[in-house]
Amino acid sequence: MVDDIDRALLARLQDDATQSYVALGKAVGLSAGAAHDRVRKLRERGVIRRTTIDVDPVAVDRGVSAFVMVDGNTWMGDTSAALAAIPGIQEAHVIAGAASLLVKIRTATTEDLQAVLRGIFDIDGVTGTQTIVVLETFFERPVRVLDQGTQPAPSGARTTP
Amino acid sequence: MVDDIDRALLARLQDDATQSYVALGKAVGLSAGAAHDRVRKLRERGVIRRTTIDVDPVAVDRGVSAFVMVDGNTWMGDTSAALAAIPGIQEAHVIAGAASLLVKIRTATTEDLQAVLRGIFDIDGVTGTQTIVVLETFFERPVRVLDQGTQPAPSGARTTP
DNA sequence: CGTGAAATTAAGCCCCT
DNA sequence: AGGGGCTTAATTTCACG
Repeated sequence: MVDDIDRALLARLQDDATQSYVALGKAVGLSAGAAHDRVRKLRERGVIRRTTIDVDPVAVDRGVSAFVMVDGNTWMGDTSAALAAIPGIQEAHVIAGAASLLVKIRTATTEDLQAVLRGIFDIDGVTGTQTIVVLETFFERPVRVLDQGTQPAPSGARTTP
Repeated sequence: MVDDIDRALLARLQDDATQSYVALGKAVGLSAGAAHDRVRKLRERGVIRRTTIDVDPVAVDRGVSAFVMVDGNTWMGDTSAALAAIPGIQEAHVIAGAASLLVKIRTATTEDLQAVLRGIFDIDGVTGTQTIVVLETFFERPVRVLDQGTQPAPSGARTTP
């Protein structure tokens, strides 16, 4: 379930989802139809959740990033929905350790960041927060689908030229 | 630079980048050609960095997530490249606060997580790490391009039908 | 708006089980 | 024998000048 060819297709599509199925098939040693079939099945199975665009955060006024550790009883009400209702929040995770939640935020300004923090504080069960402001982002990249224990083909799959 | 129509286009494409320019144009009150033009310019300007797919991490053996606070002199050598060379690392940020770096990790198992942590420790200047394991992810979503101080059009922008 | 390319569907073949 | 996956071919839609 998700073999090496699927992984190769996923990696190619992560890099550029606009390329044709002809190019995609050629890259993994398949016909366009077969490549199309595999991609369709990957979508149906939910392996590919959606095809989307990567937007530059700065260009759309989201240049300020921060992480917030949230303390409190977050088992109670629907904390997930409460967090999701705040637009500036990009990610929310339940964590093991000192705090109980870790939240990733993106806003235009530090003032907007303040507003988001107030919003978090107003959620039922939240007793405290600790904010980590991002000064510079080295990189943010998609989930790696190759190099998983198995050796990746070094220079492209060569099957039937 | 990036007006309301552009934002609407970006939002639509974030949700589904496979839709046709006909549908895209109709959604924002533009002809297919005009929509195509705008999207092309957004790509050229780097606002749209790339078109990609969202892959289910569990399906490709990346079910374990963790955040790591890294201590040390990370101004020295090329810390960014050293971190990028470790496949399990998805994000790396320079932060303000107790630690100097915050790193997001995705691996198949906790053993692989251990290996990544060892890799981080081996980087020049790193003196310590503190790991936060994710128990459950509420959500991870793309950067919001709407609702930015300005009121979003409630039912689609209507310009020139 | 037209042209040409690409997505998508259908039919048939081969291989593996 | 059966089924899944690939190829080839035909149709329709869409990208793009």
